[in-house]
Amino acid sequence: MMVAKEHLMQFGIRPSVQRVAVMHYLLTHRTHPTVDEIYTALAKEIPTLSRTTIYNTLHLLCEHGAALALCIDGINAHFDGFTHPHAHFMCTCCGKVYDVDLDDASFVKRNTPHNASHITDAQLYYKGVCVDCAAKKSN
Amino acid sequence: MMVAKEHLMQFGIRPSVQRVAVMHYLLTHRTHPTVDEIYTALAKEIPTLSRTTIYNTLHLLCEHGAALALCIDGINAHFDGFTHPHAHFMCTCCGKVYDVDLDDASFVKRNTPHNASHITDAQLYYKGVCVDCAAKKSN
DNA sequence: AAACATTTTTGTAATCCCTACAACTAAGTA
DNA sequence: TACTTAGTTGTAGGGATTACAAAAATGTTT
Repeated sequence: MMVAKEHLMQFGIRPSVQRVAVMHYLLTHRTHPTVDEIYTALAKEIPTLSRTTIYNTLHLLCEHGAALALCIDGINAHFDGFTHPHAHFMCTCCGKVYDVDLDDASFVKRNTPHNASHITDAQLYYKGVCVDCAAKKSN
Repeated sequence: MMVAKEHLMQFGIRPSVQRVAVMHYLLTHRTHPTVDEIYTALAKEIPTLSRTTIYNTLHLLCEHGAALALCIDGINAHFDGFTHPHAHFMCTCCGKVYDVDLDDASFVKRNTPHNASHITDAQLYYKGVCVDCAAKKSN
């Protein structure tokens, strides 16, 4: 929890109990959780917790660069506490979102659109079927 | 319209009046329209048109590879009738979606996730402010 | 052509994610 | 303590999308 608190302060975010809990969850669960998954998990620790707080907090984290919002499917947003350059792969079968390392991190920056005044976000998304789901299907 | 019909048939899609109209709209409007934009435009030609048909048709086009669904924001899907490899840039100010050419089209394929059995889609999205909006703001 | 089967379209109802907003609570300041 | 600001909570509402069943159109067989 200490790490999460310091993490927030480094990004200029005042560490309330709820914010620390959300940040801590993101740092200890690299599963790219949805709002609901975070809410369900944290509601056990903080019984008075509201879904709106999760939404508010995640917006705040994204604004300050402490988290990343992934719009990989049109269903619901996924969030990532790790903001170093990397891509994501979503299995359309089980819904899991995996990290994808890039062999050339400069590629995304290099191809920045010419008609952009400034870029706030760049994301590379893959969709398909993961090996786990493919194995289950062939059984 | 002839082009759109043949285009559909090449992808194994039976060319109904509505499907041809949607495909034709995508091929003649490179604006990455939303369902609502397509519906509003085509309802003038086809007064009995239903929004559901637009949804159904776009799903069908995407399944057969005749169109691309862009989930660049969480608000609503945008569609692209041009399926050659390219990225997209959305201006968070005016909402327009622009095409972005890539200097190395092999990059995306090369970085395909290791734990993927097979990939059905790969998209690179940029978000920011376009030069038009930046110019308006500075006035 | 007629009868039948299949495909496609249509419209309504319902679902679900997310946001708006106002009241409540907690924290910081003088 | 009194006051001000910041943060949280819950409900209500908006808006994109889907489910579903009826209607219409198309294709097929006799």
